[in-house]
Amino acid sequence: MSLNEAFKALSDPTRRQILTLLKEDELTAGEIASHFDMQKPSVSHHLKILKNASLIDDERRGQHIYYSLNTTVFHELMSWYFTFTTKEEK
Amino acid sequence: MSLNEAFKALSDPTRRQILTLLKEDELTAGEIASHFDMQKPSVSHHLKILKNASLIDDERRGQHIYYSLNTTVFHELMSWYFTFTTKEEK
DNA sequence: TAGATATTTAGATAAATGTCTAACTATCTA
DNA sequence: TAGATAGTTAGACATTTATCTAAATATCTA
Repeated sequence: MSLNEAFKALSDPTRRQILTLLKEDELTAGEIASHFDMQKPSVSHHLKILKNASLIDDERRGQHIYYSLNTTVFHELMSWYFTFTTKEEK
Repeated sequence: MSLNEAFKALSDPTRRQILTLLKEDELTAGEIASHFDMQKPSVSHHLKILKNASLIDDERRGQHIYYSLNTTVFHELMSWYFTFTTKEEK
């Protein structure tokens, strides 16, 4: 597993907005789509990219598919950034 | 200034590698280019994108242009990630 | 000031990306 | 089981992106 997919996934504003929505609570694909001025297949495409990057999880319950944050990769990304903000001493 | 440029800049592996190189110390454009199997104009293009995202600074000294990390935006990005890794209580 | 070195800018091109519509799959319910 | 609802997949298309070569700009030095 590489962070490369995560960095690419995070480069799109719509996808970051989806993640922000999921911070509050899990949401169905339709609920997520309703927040955007965009067709459902486009949102579905973004969800797929976020899922491939392991930034979100999905779970079908009946007719709905619920999406939720997977914070594991967020922690890994934090670690990556941390190495840049910490000044090393010689 | 928006983080959007920074997120896009960080989506490319070459650019992240450039940042990693600059973690150690400032480098000239030529020194940076020598680390990649890529023509100089391509590296120059990546440097421009990193600079527009305020992730790096540049400074000419004679014939050379020195590039160095600007950690301000890294801190802002860390803050962004932090809101995802911190579980809020109701 | 001419030539060498360092770097960027300009313009072309192929590949990747985001969006759309149409069609398909899955589930529920009357 | 037929129709409705939720969501994805497929395929087309326009835009963006990463790379290249050639040319331009900036600085140094003999």
